[in-house]
Amino acid sequence: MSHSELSEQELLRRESLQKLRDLGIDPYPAALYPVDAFAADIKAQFEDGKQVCLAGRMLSQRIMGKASFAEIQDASGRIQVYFNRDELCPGEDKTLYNEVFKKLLDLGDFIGVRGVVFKTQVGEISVHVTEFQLLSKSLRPLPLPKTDASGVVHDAFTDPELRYRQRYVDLVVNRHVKDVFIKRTKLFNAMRAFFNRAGYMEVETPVLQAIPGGASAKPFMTHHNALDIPLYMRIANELYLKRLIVGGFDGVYEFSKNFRNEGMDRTHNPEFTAMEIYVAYKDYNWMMDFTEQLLEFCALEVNGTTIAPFGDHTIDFKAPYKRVTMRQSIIDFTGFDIAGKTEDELRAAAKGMGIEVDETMGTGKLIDEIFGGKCEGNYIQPTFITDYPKEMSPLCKVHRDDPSLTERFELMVCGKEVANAYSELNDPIDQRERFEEQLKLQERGDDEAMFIDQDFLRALEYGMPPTSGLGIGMDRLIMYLTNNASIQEVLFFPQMRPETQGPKIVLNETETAIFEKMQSEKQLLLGELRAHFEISNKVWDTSLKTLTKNQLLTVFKEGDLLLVKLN
RNA sequence: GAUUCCGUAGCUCAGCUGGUAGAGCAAUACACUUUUAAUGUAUGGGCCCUGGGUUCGAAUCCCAGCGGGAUCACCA
Repeated sequence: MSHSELSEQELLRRESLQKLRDLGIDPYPAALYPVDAFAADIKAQFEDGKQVCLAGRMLSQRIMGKASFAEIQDASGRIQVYFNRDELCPGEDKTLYNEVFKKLLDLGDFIGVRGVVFKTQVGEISVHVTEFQLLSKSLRPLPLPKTDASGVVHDAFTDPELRYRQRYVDLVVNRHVKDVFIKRTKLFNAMRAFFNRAGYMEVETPVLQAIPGGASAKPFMTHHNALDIPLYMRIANELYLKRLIVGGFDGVYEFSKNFRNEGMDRTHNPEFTAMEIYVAYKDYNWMMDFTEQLLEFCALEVNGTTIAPFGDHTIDFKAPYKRVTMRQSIIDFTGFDIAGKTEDELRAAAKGMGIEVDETMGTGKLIDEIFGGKCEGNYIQPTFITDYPKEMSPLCKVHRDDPSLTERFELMVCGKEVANAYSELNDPIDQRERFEEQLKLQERGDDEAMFIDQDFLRALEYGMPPTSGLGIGMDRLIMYLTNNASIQEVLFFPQMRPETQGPKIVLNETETAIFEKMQSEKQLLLGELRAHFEISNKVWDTSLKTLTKNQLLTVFKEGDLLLVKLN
């Protein structure tokens, strides 16, 4: 980037940087800074006269002649600090205060201060600075939202594009954004604690898979050079965790980054996080109890309460949750009983409800469409929907009382699925038949049908104990727990289209110096320009070539004279 | 993918039926020793997203593109 592209404020900050260096101050010192206090703690446990050493970004400065207030923000929060000229500079030389503090420091710089805790006349807990040090210079101005006396935020940094592309800025400036991510980590920690206490083991399984199994979705494809084979980014980890149950673990879980090459919207990101857990010798009824206990615990750990406001709704994660069969749910909201109906009857019924249907849809798909269209959206409070049609659940065990159904539940919250669980199918012959049915669906035009994983079938043939498995959409759950309607608000770096920018010209130090010289001269004899720089002929030659190639300068002849001019 | 709104100073935003750019904060300079959206005075800062078109003249109107948001559809 050439200097001419920098804004006025960026140029001034670079000048300050140089002036600091001229004063013998390293703007990027290497040594550790012996921090022994945090803003939030100082405020929470006020001790008048306590010596503290803290560090952070300076985010405001109120200079009043020989005294000043500033605010420092560290990882814990903000605190006001007080600077007094004659205390910082007891001698004749007031440079440290007058120049360094007042002029050469900018908002956003990291500084370290030592001082004494006190309360100002208006009662604000502050640190009376006895010593300060620049820890890192900031060369770009941060957006600076301000909160007035009545709590209204002015000039908030709100542009979603800027906030997502420059999350580091968002986090510095928007405290509530940081809090969302702190809660996100609390949620993960709470789940781990809950599972570990139950004696289950956290495991890792492959992200790169030869057969992308365990769900119906379009995978991202890649290629392994040494093996010369295609590999897929996982769309789920289900089949690998079940292999571990075959291997003899009683309970395994994994927080799985999954990848799906599909549309993006406010609830879908191409990479997202699912938690899956498999427990041997359990069934889906046990898993429902376990799930509601888990979510109640997580809500309490994250928010200190089971109540979670979400948009216009107030969700309560307190167990137990209502349990409704899919058949009953459809009766409740449409009056139609799906039990024992043929595919044609279902299609006609769905059509009658105003649901779009087509010939590729089997009975399972039709029932799913009816449920999705007429029922799903009505479940605001956490509700288990149970006993899904067999056709939609190729990895799930057949229902013990009804062979057309499966022992499956989904947990609905605010009309969306947050969890999905089965009594896992462990009959290898049934499993093979289900995969083959998927193939038929594929041939019929269903492009989401699953691949057949022969190795997984082999594992099942060795025998898998009865097992129940649960998957939770972590991103969606944290959205509910932090009242965010968009997945982008709960991912540090949501997927964005790459920033397109014209080919940027990058000048090195010499080239920059030559260019700056020419900016003040406009036009010069080539030899004269050369004489200003103590560099080798080779460096001179390549530098000038870079500048002319990028059309910043032009070399031209006037008679016998070689001249350079600025473009 | 469809519809719709948006893109102007570092940030948040004005800018009328076209006449060549405005505010607050931030910045710069000066003043000010317990302020707190500190204050007062002065000053500087713009490829008005990009490219075409209409026009004597475009930030403004038209077309196309790029980027983003929202809603819907599709998809777990």
